Amino acid sequence: MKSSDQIDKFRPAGTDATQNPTTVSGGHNFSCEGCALKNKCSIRNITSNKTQQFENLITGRRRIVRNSSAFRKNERLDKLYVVRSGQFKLSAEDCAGSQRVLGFYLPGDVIGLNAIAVDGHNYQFIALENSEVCEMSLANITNLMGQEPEKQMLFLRIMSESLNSAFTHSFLAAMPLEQRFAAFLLWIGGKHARLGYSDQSFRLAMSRSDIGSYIHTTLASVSRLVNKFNAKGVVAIQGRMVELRDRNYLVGLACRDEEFLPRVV
Amino acid sequence: MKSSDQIDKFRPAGTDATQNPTTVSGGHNFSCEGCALKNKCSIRNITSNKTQQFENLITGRRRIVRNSSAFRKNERLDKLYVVRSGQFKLSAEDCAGSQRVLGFYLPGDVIGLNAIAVDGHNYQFIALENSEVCEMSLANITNLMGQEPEKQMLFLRIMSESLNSAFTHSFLAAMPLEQRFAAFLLWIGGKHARLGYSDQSFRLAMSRSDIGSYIHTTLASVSRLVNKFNAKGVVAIQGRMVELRDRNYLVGLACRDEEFLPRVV
DNA sequence: CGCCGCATTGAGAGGTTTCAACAGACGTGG
DNA sequence: CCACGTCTGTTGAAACCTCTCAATGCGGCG
Repeated sequence: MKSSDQIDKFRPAGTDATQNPTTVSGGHNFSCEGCALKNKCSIRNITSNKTQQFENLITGRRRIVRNSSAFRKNERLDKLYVVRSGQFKLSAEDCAGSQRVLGFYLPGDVIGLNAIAVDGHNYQFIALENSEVCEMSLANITNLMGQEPEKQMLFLRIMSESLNSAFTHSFLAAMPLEQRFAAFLLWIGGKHARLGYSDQSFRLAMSRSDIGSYIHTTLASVSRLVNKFNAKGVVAIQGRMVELRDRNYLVGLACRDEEFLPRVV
Repeated sequence: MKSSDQIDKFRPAGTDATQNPTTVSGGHNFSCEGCALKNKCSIRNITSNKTQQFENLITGRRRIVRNSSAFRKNERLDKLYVVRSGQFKLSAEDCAGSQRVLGFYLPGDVIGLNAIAVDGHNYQFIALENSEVCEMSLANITNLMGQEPEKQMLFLRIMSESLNSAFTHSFLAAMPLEQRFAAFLLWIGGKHARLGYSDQSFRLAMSRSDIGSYIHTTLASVSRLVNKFNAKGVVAIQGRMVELRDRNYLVGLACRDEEFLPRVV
């Protein structure tokens, strides 16, 4: 039903999707040691330890096909996911029935933290392309935290970082449209850089509509922004392919002195 | 230097500000048992326990005078505060040097969670009136979590709730201005209700300018919104005194079916 | 009394949204 | 293989909303 020829662009380099096809929970070979994301994953410091004891923090892997949701609506969470390949958007339904995008999640990002507390939420993590996640049981995490106190702070930091990300998104909301778009481009570029890819040239996994929703504007306005930035020569965007040509200009626009604007995690 | 005739409106009923003036850390009489907020405080489930052992989770109290900040800028946090009386705004400086309000915190709310993760943030929690906070050391919290595993989830839930609050704020950003203001009024009303006060009639601790910043608009626009809502008769707002006359209308405006809009914590 | 911070109000300018038509890519099915 | 529908993205023009700038009012405090 859904197209699935989408390339797993973010599959950790060195692994082969077709070679190790599914492994949907069951086996215990979910070692983080062999993972190409090892040094880029947000839970790297939690799973890496001398005693192999908690290597099984990752209890399985799941494939999430494009356009489907990682969790069910209103699901009280007993597990978290770490994005292994692909990308996700966090979206929530408003009263009019349309979806609002609250965030994008790339490989190494934890998804599901917000669902720990919620009774009757309507958030959804939707795969923007065919994706894969590593599954962590929340019970395992709390066990680990109990037994290795130094891991507690690591996990709290991850949650706190999520909080800061959300604040940053709120913060962007008050800026003029151009600045929001520039900030978005820089943010996603930064994400790519941290994953070891070029931050100058990359492919967007999300639609114009998703971008518009995320930066609080409309599909049409995003299209016009792309035009404007292309015309200025500061970017070269064709369809979903992005090239950032004048990073300094964008930084100036977004006011991201790295000092003033809350850090975009 | 600062005016201080502001009434401690939110001082827990039954306690007397003048009678027990400062107690700025030192003593150990910070029992939550006697606190009038006991059943309304977000950390109630964490401090309440059979063994008195962790009664000293609260290590002190601090007075924060109006317009001053609870934490220093860029301060890496080794402690958290719970608002005991008064109100705070969370604000961050943008590139132009002006402050953007990201949230308001009332008695029972935890402040400082975002600072756990941050190196070089520029968030500030500023007291909107003379306020008092209970101080918790982060080390004590992690100790507690290590020794009483069931407390772990409680704390994670508090953090997760903060995350959801931030998402909700982002979510509001995409709504039309009137809806954002209606949502703000309902939210602050709900806060009052949960503290045992009327959600129909209350006094705002924040300025028009702060409200404007929070709902991503200007002081002038807030003033016009107040006018419009007053004219419709759905509210009666004079200065900082608020009376919500037609809650259903506001709910309809904000689309808060309590089902669709992410819960406003 | 006068200053200062906060709030109200007005009118014009400007930016965004809306609505709509159109174009291109893609997959399906004939 | 081509036609078609759908999804996505582009573009235009008009309407609307919100901001900006500025003048004015109000109240507390020195």
